Amino acid sequence: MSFKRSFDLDVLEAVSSIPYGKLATYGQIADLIGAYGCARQVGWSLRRLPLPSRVPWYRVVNARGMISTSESREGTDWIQKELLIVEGIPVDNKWRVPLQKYLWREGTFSK
DNA sequence: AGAATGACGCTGA
DNA sequence: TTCAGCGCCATTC
Repeated sequence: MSFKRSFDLDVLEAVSSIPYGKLATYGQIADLIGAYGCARQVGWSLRRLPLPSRVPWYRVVNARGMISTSESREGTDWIQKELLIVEGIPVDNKWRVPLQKYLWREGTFSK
């Protein structure tokens, strides 16, 4: 099974670490699991993620602070938008979110 | 093994 | 600030 891949597990673990009401980018997650430059692979792991999931995958957006819409998602992008709004994060009509305002700071101390 | 794909990122125009 | 192009790297055919 694909889930046996440690990479997927690391991604899910990192994503699960995102606090409520915060956002993270694919590149940030990749870097967090020690796979800098593998932002696309993070997207793959989330893409194959089954919907009834306890993982807050919807808190992950691209570096542009925009929800990555795609044909392959069959509307999951819309679900992501709804979930973000529920957490208090406004989503623009162009699928953009105030990333710099809600960006998750791993260190938290604004370093 | 080689080529194509993709829920990305960064630089330049 | 928005748009287009090139680079990364694991997965899939």
